[in-house]
Amino acid sequence: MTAKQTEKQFLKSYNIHDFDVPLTSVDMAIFTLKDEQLQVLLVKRAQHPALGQWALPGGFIDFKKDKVLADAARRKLAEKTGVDTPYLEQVATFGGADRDPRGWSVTITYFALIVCDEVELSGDESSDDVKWVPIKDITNKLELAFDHKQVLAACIERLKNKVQYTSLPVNLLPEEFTLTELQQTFEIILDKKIEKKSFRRRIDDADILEETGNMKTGSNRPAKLYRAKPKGENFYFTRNIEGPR
Amino acid sequence: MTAKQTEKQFLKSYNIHDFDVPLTSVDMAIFTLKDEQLQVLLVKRAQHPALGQWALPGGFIDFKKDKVLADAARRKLAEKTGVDTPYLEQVATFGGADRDPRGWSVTITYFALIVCDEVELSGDESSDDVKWVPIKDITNKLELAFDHKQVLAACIERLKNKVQYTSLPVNLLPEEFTLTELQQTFEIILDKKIEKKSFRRRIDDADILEETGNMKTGSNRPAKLYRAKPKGENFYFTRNIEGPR
DNA sequence: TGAATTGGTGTCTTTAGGCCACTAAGATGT
DNA sequence: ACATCTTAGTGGCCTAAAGACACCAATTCA
Repeated sequence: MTAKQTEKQFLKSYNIHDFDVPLTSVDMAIFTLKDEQLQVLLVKRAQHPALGQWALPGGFIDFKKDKVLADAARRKLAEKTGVDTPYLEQVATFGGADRDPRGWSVTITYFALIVCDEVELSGDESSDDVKWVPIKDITNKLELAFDHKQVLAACIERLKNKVQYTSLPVNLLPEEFTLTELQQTFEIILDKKIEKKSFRRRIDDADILEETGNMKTGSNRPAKLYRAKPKGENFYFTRNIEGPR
Repeated sequence: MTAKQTEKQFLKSYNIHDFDVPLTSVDMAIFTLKDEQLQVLLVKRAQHPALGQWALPGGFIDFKKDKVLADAARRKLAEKTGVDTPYLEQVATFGGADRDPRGWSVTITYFALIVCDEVELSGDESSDDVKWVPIKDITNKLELAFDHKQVLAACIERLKNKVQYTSLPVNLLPEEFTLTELQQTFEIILDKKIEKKSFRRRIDDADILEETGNMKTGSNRPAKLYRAKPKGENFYFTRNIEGPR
């Protein structure tokens, strides 16, 4: 019995392959703003199972390269997009006996927000194609591998919810941006109009941006350019954004 | 190469033990209200590793009994407490190379809210002791196995956050309760006083409770007893509870 | 029977967001 | 050159929901 062993003896004789273990992977919804739409990156599976089907990018934990879970997510993100400092957030973990034909499986799901023009898409051995899909096109028609539609739905829901009471959309914009651009980003994600004055007052009171001193010109009156204040962290409002009554 | 196989052939030759797989478990913070305090259930580990140390209850997925992840959490909860209809919510998944001496490991963490007097504590083979600990006593002095202190901290943080904008505390009370009892539950979790009228207005506007018709007597003026309205789901306020200014 | 205690309400203030009209400054067309 | 259009940005009033606090109501207990 275990009670008589020391921990050292126990560990010496321990072999994980003596046990039932679920297949464990990390998948992610990588969001970006492109053509004035919120889009998500999908990859075409280059391997069994679900070969040839579109899926969320993801893969297995690399015991050598990944020290913690988020490392695996960041590694996958960098492999697919070349981006290495995204906003990254764990959304949920899905697991079950039937979601993957290989057996009991678990997927830890993250979402990332990245700036579109920092991306260099790269197919690699594990996927022979990669594409951006507007989330408006994630409908019943579109099929995804495994339970990825449900997984993606959870990511989209989390993003939309959080945009109601945080400053998350800042992470979808380049270093410098105008308040109108920021407002449009909120509007695109929430899929509703926001009143200009209310929006600007809200952002102003939060004190999360600073003027860069530069102006964006070209469209009639020039607009002040802002950047996120260095402290950086995501701001939490105490009240949800409401939109028109 | 995989590309030439059918999926059927691939699955036939697939053996998960040919791969690096992390140790995957489900752990949970089981919260209850006891002696006017928020308390969490800890178990003393009866097996290696970390034998004899206090830890969050948890265990491995049982491929036979568990169809999906939450089943494993519910099963563990029932084993320890006998409670089978808790409020259950997934909090986060922690994974890393160093958190368990057996190797790369992953734990999917849930928290549960249960009513204290529905509990029948039961030690079983995997733990020779079980106890309730007030979360105020979860300090630097207290040691927990693995990274469970961090895990528990995440659960407590999630609970506290969510209580600011939901009706979660209803799940810590028995079927019938007074508004004062509900308010006290909020106050205990948030660790601050709430103004009575504001609180009652908020609950009333949310329209989530109904009078049972019974009264609670014994302490001076009798108080109306309420129950959660049948639709049940957790209510989301659009604004955080604020407490004294 | 009256003070103490706990349940429950009326109503004023404060806060943050909605609404909408207005000014500011550059682009465009004749 | 100058009127008009468009987008940037602000002033100011209104409203919803929460805080503050005084007050009334119903019971226990001395």
